[in-house]
This record gives sequence, structure tokens and C-alpha cells, in this order.
Amino acid sequence: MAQGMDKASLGELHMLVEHVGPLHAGDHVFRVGDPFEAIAAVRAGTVKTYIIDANGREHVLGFHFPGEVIGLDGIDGDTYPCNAVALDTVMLCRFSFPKISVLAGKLPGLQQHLFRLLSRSIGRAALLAGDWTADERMAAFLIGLSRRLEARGFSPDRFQLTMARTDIANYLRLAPETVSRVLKRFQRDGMIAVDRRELELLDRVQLETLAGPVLRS
Amino acid sequence: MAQGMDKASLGELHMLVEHVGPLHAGDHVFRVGDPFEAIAAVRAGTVKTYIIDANGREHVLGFHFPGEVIGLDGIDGDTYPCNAVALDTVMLCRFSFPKISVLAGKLPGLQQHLFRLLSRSIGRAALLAGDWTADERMAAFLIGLSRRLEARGFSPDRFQLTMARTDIANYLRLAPETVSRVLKRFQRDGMIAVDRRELELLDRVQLETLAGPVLRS
DNA sequence: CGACAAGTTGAACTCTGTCAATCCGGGTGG
DNA sequence: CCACCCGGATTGACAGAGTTCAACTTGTCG
Repeated sequence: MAQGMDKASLGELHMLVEHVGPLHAGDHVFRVGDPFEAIAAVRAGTVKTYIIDANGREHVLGFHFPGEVIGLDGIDGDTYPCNAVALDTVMLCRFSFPKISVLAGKLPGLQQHLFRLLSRSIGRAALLAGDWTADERMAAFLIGLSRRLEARGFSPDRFQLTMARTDIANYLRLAPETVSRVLKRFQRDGMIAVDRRELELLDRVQLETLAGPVLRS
Repeated sequence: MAQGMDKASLGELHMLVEHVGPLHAGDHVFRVGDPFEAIAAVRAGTVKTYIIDANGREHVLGFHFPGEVIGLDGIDGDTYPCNAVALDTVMLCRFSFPKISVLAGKLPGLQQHLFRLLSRSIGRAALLAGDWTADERMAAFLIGLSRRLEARGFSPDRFQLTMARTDIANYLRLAPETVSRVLKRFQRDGMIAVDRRELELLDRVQLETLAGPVLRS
């Protein structure tokens, strides 16, 4: 959140930051319909955002790692349009939106930053939008995770799948069975090693080739 | 673009608006890699946004009608991330982004408006994101067009499909053949009357029922 | 009138979802 | 400490929606 901001901005930001946590697996950060007051940056752990449609089916919207911001889609409206739940032990920072919005008027740097943050989110849906095959989706998902974790200082080649298989399936719009089969095939072909939630990327080149069209779209 | 803004804001806006057009079918508004300088509001006609992926395949991102804004996804970066092409005769207004951004710092109303505009775009991908059937996608597409056109003062029941079948197919992530078959079936079932690019919605209720889960997601 | 692009139609195939059975690991209680 | 259970995960068989490929039709424009 703070990268690219000058010291003065950071000083002012301090006053409107509220540290929250720890939350535990299953705890909600916010729910659909809660009054929108703040956006939040994940400091530790994984947050899943999702909605329940009219038929009672869950739709996973995304997974959010340390350094990433949740709640942006609430800006257009006075309540949150989705639920956010902790998948493991989560720490976060809440930024009061009314306050940060006023401050943005005074600090062009912050305004710019918020604009960019919002704009970036618009392009995010590529993975879900295309008519990609199950293999392409899964490869893109893994590479995406890897890159985001690496950008946050974690190992890009070895990490935990903090979310359940059913969550991955739901997010990628695949059946859980398909997720199983694809992961198994990826392992058979030497591209990954997976054991329960533990994942290792063995052939990043081939994965990126598969994921290529999805990520560069 | 202007709704909800006071008179003073409008006066200041005037100075940074540039009227562009007419563009003709096939003319580009901007292309991938063009320096990002401005967002634009469509005043007349239809604009298609799309990208070409690494394999040279086109992906249609959206269709934009009078009153709608294009170029928002360029804010994060110094070049446009997609192409925008006129599908028929198009008129538009360009808003210099650096200028509007500075102005937004002085006018909280405008800033708020931009935030909302951006935020709203984030949720737009629903039609493409879900694993909907071809029928649901097409129904949602038609109802979506109808509603947007109605909001802009056009007839909601009778309108032109200004885009080619292949564009619709590409946008909905279906094969062109599937688009043909679905439209034909919709017509056989009395839900629409379609002749070339001319479309009439005959049974809005049934279409909305079909589209329901997609639109309410 | 003829040629080309866009659209439509038909038939075969393929990927993925569905359903059902089975496996596995972690937690529980005896 | 070990047998038992339960939910998530895996595996297999099958069916169906949609793609693909190819042929054909229609409309448009020179």
C-alpha cells in the first residue's frame, strides 16, 4: 500500500490505519451488506472473497495475500458487495475510506495510488473470463500465485495451497474432480510435486508456456 | 459522465474536453501501447475493445455505447492495455487524464465520481466469469444490451446488433456456430425475432428468467 | 452477374461435469 | 496407544454441452 508514497503521506496515513487481528480460519473480515467504511490490506495469512448467489451457491472471487488490498469493490455503494473470510491466521490493516478519500484530495500521490489500485483490479479477471482449458487455468493459477508470493518476499517455487481444493475449483470454475485430475497429470508430467496442501513448482518453463495465453491476455 | 456534478465542476470540465469524430467502422480510437493520455466517453455509435493474445487470437473485452466511458483500464500504466475500434460511425469526447486528475484533487465530487466509475467496472465481468450455459450467456447479453440502451434513451425492445456474430461469439466465449444456433432456437421459441443485425425482444420475461442467474451474480 | 465474406447448418468428436464409490488423514474417544 | 469416524480428496464410468470441421447458403459490393 505504501510503496511510492513520500514520508509526509505516510505520516498522515498512520492516523487512519487500524490494525486488526489475528483472525482465525473461518472468521469473517466483512460480509455482504456490511456498511462500507474501510478498505483493508492483508498483512499476514490468506483472505478469500466470495459471494452466495440467488441459488445459494458459493462463488469464489479471489484469494488475497500479504500486501494485497481487499474491499475496493465496495467503493461504489455503501455496503460491501462480497464476503471476505480468513483461510488461516490473518492480520490486517483497515483504512477508513472516508478519511483516506479526503486525504487523497490533498495528496496527489495518494490519489494516483488509489486510482492505479482500482484500475489494476479491472484487468484482474482475465483468468476467469477466457474460455481456457482446465490445464491453462490451473497453470495460470499456479504461476499467478507463485509470482504474487514472490513479489511479497516468499519462495516462488515452494508454497502452501492455503485454500481447499473445492475453493480452487470454485474459483477457476471447474469441478473439484477436474482440479484433482489436472494436478495429478501435472505431477505425472513432472511439472509440479504436490502433497496435500504442499506444492512445489518443478518445471516453471512448461507451466508458463501453458499459462502464457491466459496471463498475457 | 456528468450526472451528479455541480455547475462549477461542469464549467471546469469544459476546458479539458475534446470532441472527436466522426470515426467510421474499422477506425481505431486507440491501440495497445499507445501512450495513455485520456479517457473517452462515447457520444454516438458503438466501440469495441479487444486485445490480441500471444497466439494472435483476438479477445473481445466489451462493447461500449453512448454515455459509456472507455480507457479506464489504462490508468494503471502509461499505455493503453487494449485496442478500441469503432463498429459504426462513432463520436466521442476525450478527457485528458492528467488534467482531470488534477481537477479531481480540487473537486471532491469529481474524485468521488471517478472512484465510483472505476469501482463499478471491477464488478462488470460477471457475464464472462461464471460457467454459464450458452443460453444463459446469450440471454444475459441481450438483456444487458437492452438495459444499457434503454438507460441511454434508445428502445429497449428493438435495436441493432452493431457487432458481427463472430464478435458476439468471441465476447461470450462461444463458437460462432453456437451463437447462430442459440439465436435460432430463441427465435423458434418466440423469445426474439432476429433478421441479420436487426433484433427484437419478444418475450423479455423469459429472457430475464434465463439471464437471471448471470445478472444477479 | 459473379465473387467473396459472413452466416448458417449438419455430423462427429472432445472436454469437462456429474454421479457414485473409494481413499486418506486428522481428530476423537475409549 | 489404537480403532473408529468424518470430511475432504481422489478415482472411475458415463453423459451432455459445445467445439470443430466441412459443406452449403445468403447477402453485399465491385
